[in-house]
Amino acid sequence: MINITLPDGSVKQVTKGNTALDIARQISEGFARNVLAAKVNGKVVNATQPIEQDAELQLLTWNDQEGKATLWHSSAHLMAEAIELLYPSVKFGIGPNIENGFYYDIDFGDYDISEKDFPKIEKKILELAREKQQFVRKEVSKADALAYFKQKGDEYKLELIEDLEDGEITFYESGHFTDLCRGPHIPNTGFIKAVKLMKVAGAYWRGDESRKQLTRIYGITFPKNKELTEYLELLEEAKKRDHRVLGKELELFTFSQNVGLGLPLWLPKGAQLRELLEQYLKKVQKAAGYQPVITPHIGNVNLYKTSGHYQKYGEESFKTIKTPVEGEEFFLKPMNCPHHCEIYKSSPHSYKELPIRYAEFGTVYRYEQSGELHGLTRVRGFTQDDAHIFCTPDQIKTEFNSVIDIIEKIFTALDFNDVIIQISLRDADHLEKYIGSDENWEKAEKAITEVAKERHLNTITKYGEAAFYGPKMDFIVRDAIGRKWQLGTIQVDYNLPERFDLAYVGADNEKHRPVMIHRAPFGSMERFVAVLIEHCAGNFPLWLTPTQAIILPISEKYTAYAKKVLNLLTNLDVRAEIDDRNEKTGRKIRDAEMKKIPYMLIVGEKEEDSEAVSVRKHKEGDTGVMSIEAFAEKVNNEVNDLMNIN
RNA sequence: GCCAGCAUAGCUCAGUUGGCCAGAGCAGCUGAUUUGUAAUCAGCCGGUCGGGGGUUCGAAUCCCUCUGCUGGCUCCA
Repeated sequence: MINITLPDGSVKQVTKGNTALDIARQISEGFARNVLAAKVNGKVVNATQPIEQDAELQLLTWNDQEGKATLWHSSAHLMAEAIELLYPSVKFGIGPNIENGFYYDIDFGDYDISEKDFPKIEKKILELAREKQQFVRKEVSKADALAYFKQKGDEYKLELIEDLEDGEITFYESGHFTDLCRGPHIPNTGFIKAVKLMKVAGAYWRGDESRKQLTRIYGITFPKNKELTEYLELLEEAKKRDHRVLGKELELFTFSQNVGLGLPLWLPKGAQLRELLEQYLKKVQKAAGYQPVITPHIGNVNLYKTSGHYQKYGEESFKTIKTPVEGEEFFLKPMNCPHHCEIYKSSPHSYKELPIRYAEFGTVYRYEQSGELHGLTRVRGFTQDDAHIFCTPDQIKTEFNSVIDIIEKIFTALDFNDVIIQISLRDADHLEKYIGSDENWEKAEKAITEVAKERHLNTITKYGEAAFYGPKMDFIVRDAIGRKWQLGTIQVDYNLPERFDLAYVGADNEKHRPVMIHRAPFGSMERFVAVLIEHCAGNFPLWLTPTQAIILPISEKYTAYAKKVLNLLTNLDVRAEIDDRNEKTGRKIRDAEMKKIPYMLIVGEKEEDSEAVSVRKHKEGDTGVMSIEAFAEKVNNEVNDLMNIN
């Protein structure tokens, strides 16, 4: 007998060699039917694997993320089996589970697979699922593994096996399909009850642009049909939040082929919203000791040769601008930092002045690959809420902390609570990608990790994600359909001060090198507004919404009074407009509701007589009559409450 | 840049196996109505069916090509 400790702390005595599934059956038959995998001593394994000694055991079902992951991983195998039966000449790359479902990278040879093939494949998958095929684990030697895929003619698997150690290679066999796989898997394919193939996409083999492109098929499966329906409904809902859809509906921004790809045009309402965000940040920054600076959109190409940006990105950027002077070239600025370095250099600095914080809403231009452009989140011309802090090495931590304060303040004010904080460090295997001395890199990386630790930030660390000049801390937020976008960023940089030969005179009367911190709490105004739109589904907080109130006169008889109300509200700092169309009140209300305007002010005979407005709140309805001044005060109080979050 | 799909009026979409002057709703304009908490009625305007080339007696529909958009891949200072 062995002792099995369950998550609730209870200990169960079972016969040695029992599987997790056996133990589940002892708890209840019904429960056992939902067990997809098991976690033994913290490691996810097959539920069918015998347990040979005392262990902690967690039975994983669809309610556990790891249970879902196991089902989806097995689903990738099942899809591969279905595809191999339908298209026998295919070769397989890799087929992992992902956040929502799974994919398999497949070489279809000459066959052009498209979404038209999906129904056929889905049908086959369900057919095979109903066979309740067992997933059988097999340990194989490297030689046997290579021999198997050699006779099968699958060069991708061969390449994967080459990188593996003999003795650690396992195959999984289910039905007619055998795959190189570490596992674990669900007990049998019968758990898969609903399947939806989502999309086909090209994907380079091993993520390498220079290698062959395979066809990636994304899919998702569920243990119940109802769950699939719910998932698809969720996706439909998310689509309505898409900032490209709302941006059009709410008249915030547009694009024009005549202007160019990835070059957004801000409409009056969008510009209004963006200006309010900028004003808010300017206020916060002023209080934090930032000084505004302004620099031009272009700079001499030599400036970017000094900074290193030209060598790194010049070839894949907008080409330089030539002038009538032979040999003179200008570069559209891709970054504001070189300009700010020159501002720093315009006068000598004492340690007493530091830190110096230059802030600028600087518009930059980057030639992003055409396939990468996406609404406002990935564009070719955008405005960074940029600032560069020049400080002594001793001041890094304090400054870094005060930047995090600003970012947290903004994210709180806008109710962004699902934020991933990522620390991006160098990739130790490719140090040639980075500029600057090892010593400086280590200092900078240490500063960031220490601050994160001291503040108890919930961070993830990614190696190889650093900028080429320094490590960074990024604040990442999800959009409506779960895609992740980097918003705020803080980067420590020892390199530009070196390249620009920046200096300050220390207390010892010697010259010292300052450290630079690049930081942008919003990241880019374009991307931030995009994510904001999706975050609040177009229902902007009162302090940001372009139109706070719309005045709806009952009939044309009351237009004069409506105008009077508008004047008063405007003078009292309320952003209002009038709907004086010759329409019925119900209609005007409906339109205002759809435009997501927070307050509707209905005015007719009653209101005109008493110098009042009837207040209807968006999504809530009639809230009663109040005087114009009282309404303005209410709005202003609400705005101040929202903006003064500490 | 690569793979796949899509492109019909300002917007959302119909348009059968190629076949009468290409349709609807919304928006816009004009008129009637003078409206009280989510759509008043009527009329009008609006499209070289993304651009170019081809097949055909005949193309929105089939083929080629370019451009743009969408979803991925790669990239993201």
